[in-house]
Amino acid sequence: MPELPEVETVVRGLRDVLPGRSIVSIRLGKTDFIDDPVALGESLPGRRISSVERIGKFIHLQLAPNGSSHPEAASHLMVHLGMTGRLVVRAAKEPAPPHTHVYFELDDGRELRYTDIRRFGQMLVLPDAKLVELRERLGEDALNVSPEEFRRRLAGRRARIKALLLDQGVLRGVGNIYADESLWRARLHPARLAAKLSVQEVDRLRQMVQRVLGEAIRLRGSSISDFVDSDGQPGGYQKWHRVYAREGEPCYRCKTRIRRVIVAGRSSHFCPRCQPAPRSRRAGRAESRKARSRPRQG
DNA sequence: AGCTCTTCCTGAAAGC
DNA sequence: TGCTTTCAGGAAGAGC
Repeated sequence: MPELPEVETVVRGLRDVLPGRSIVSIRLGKTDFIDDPVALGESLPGRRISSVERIGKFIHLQLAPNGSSHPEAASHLMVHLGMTGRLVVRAAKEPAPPHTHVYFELDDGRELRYTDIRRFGQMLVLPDAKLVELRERLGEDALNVSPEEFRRRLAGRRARIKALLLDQGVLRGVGNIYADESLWRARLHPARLAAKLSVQEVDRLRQMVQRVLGEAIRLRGSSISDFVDSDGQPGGYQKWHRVYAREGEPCYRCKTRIRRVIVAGRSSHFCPRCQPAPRSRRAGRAESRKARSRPRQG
């Protein structure tokens, strides 16, 4: 699933080819993931793409002002890849894969194509003011958040650390894979309450989040099911996953079998030895009861 | 405030 | 073998 490193990889690829190009025309397939398909179809043809940026997990295409622009004019195209979204540039004559729902014809004979099997993605066109609103409801970028800001955002929160890592209003860019990978490296159980983490633990977590994200960007993201970059190439970071999708396999540090539990409604992978469970009465009992009733041969 | 459940969607994999 | 059920998950909304 595309998280910060995957989106960053796509953005870097698009940045090589899109700025300066104009959108000639648009063709739409299914549109239920587009907030306003009519506005998209009407406001984009003829516009020039001036820049490509990442905002959390959103891809942001800035459109150069056209002659009659007023403050309400859509000048930003936002794309969220959801679970299975792909944004790829191809020669227009090349056949498109199934589930391709948006075709942006470019002025150089190529097409920017959006393909999304499950259509959990999002596509929206926004005027300046709405872009500001979107930015405001997202937290600090996970890659750049300072130690002080990270501490401040977790301070006093009674939620589980896993839930907060996934909350885009707290920190933007982290999803399920990189949350689990960061927590394993920081040796923190996903169900720990943020308010009960020590300053050292919070700082360590921030370091590990940024280290994991940085390494994943270097390897051009993780390809678990559908992710490819803007050239259609898979990433390589899945080879370095330490817990994600490794239930029952030995921990890379201590050989204990990796476990998977649901925390914050998400499957969470962790090492029960390196990442000790919090000492809360109910959770603690439920954990040990489960462990006893599920013996595994070793 | 924060948790769980539900919804959206499809294809892979498990179950029968 | 082949059909049916289950599961995965980003994000938002409902209800507790």
